[in-house]
Amino acid sequence: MIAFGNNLRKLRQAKKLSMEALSYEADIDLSQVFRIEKGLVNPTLSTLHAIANALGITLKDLFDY
Amino acid sequence: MIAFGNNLRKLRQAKKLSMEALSYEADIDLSQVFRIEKGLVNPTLSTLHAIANALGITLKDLFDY
DNA sequence: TTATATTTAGGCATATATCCCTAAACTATT
DNA sequence: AATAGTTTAGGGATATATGCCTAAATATAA
Repeated sequence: MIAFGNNLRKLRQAKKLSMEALSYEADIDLSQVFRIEKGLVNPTLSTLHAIANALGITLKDLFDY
Repeated sequence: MIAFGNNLRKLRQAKKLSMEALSYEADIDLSQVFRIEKGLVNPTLSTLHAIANALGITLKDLFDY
């Protein structure tokens, strides 16, 4: 989970998005984006899907790390 | 979620595994495997990870559909 | 420094993922 | 047909993901 969070942060920053911008695009709460990147929670598939969409990538690429 | 479930079923059957065998290998309850394949639930990352491991594939490949 | 933006943190409430159980329905196999 | 294996179904209990909130800490900009 922490590995995924680290990768997500990298992807997000590569797109020059703030957590808030990502949370808005993905329609996910900012606090949740933070928790996911920190590996504090165990996100659900729907959340992962929303994040991938917001980043403009596929779920497959979200896990390409 | 239903698309993922359909893909999972395909992958599981390709490995000649019963739901019970997969549930045992992944240490996930059989009822949960059923629900995931049917798209009745929104699985968590840890569950997805366990399933991928049990199938002998990466998370990335679990979403290659 | 001062102000602005971003990240980090945590509490509370609600929804639901997961486990554990039983049992029925369906599908081979003999 | 009868037996065994597999899938489908649902109920109850528990843990936790998520949303919403406030606020502090850190980073960036002016």
